[in-house]
Amino acid sequence: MSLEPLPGISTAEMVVQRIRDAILEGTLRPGDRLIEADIAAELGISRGPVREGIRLLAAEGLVVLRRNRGAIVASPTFEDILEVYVVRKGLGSLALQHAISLDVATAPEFDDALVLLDRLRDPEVQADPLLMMDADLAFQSALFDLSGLVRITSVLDQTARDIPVFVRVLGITYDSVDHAALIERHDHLVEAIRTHHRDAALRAWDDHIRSTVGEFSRGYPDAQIERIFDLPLMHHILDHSSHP
Amino acid sequence: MSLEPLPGISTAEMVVQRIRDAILEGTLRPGDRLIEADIAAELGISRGPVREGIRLLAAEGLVVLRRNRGAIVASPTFEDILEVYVVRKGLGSLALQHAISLDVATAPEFDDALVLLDRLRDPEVQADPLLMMDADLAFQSALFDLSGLVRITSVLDQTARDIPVFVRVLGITYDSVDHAALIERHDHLVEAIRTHHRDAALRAWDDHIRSTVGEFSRGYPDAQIERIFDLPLMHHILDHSSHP
DNA sequence: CTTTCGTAGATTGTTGACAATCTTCTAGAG
DNA sequence: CTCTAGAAGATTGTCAACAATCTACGAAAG
Repeated sequence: MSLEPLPGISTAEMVVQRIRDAILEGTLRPGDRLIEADIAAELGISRGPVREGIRLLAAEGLVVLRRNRGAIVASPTFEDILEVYVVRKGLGSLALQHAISLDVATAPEFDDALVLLDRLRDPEVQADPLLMMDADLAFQSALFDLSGLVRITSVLDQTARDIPVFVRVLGITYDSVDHAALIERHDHLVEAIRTHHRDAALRAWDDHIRSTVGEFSRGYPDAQIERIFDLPLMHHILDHSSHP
Repeated sequence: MSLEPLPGISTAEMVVQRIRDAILEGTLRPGDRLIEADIAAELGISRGPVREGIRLLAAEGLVVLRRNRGAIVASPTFEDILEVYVVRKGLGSLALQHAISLDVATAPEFDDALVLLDRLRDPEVQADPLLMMDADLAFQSALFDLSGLVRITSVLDQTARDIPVFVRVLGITYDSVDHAALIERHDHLVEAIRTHHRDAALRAWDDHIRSTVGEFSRGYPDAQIERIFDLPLMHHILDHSSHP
């Protein structure tokens, strides 16, 4: 008999959650100062755990520390979120390749990923863009975990935590997301992993990144995107049927 | 007139350095417990900064934290160091690509990298394997910085800090390193960046990773390396003249 | 009017003490 | 003899107070 490892959130992690939520909610905005004493008083705890939580947020890149001058909420730019996707594209490819080279379709963790994928089909989830994004990222994270590459998955998970905040701060909207196409791409990816088709999996992953970046990049200059991303025709490959 | 940003090491960072040095020196060995009060007493400071330093080391992966049970020095495996090189191969490729797509050969930072490369030619540096490794990693870091991709370079820098410790802990020796060949590969890389030859740069980087991993992998089973790294014939491509 | 200097207030960095949790050792039951 | 229960010690988690540093404001000099 084996049970779950009993999560139990540390006080510092509670601070992280509260501050992250405050940023997501709009209560805290880029450039706002995070004053340890004030936050401690608000949460009814002492400065120690608050300080620790702020350091954790700094490691995540969500806040910026300045020696002896406190922390401020980071001001991510559009280039920052593009860089996050560059990282996910690169490290995600590596993780998927390694997952495929292992015999991973028979592992119980593979089924966990499938369950998470099914969440994307839930109409209730599809109705809320934030829920949809969380479910999507959770599914991807489960796939990456299959690789067993802990350093790579930890970097990927960090980017996954950043994305909702960046989206909120930059005012990105996902109005026109095609849920059916998203799920179809993920089905392709799952099938490619199951059948050990490495090239097909990498193509499916590439498709996903391209269409995601293409989705929220509407209105931003193509030239800037291509310089960071060097994927030609970012916007115009949303129908993933053609591969030049 | 502009001066350096005045480094000034924080107390927590001093703790990080001291513990890292202790691991490098062999005073601290994998599995050893890090007791906050003891370390604080030894350094003549209080537990606060020590605690903060230990958390920083945990974020780096050098120590493992267990809730309410303190921290122990991590026990990296051979697969861990291979994973580090997988990350460096992947993210390094991305950084170099982006550096080339910018017009980076004219930037003053490019000359800084060249100065660091010259350090590898110093006989005094070549005499000490540890100095050689540090100089090599510093040069690579300077190249990555040219990309301007801060998230990617920060992950790469983290792996660079891990490598000397892993090498020490795993008892890896670099006895038979061919310094001339190493420098020649780096010269190729620099020249490819200068002349905007993207494919040549990526090939030079791939060469470097292959021969480095091949170097310290002697004696380890090829099968395991290939599973993680899926680079065929890892050991046998040390003469980088042939490209299949 | 602009700039420099100095002081008061605010905020972080550090410390030692207390509370909560874990580990170890011993005594006793089975 | 083995296993369990409990107490003592060790260690981490948290707290409030103090010291060091920075920021902002205003006065004085140019």
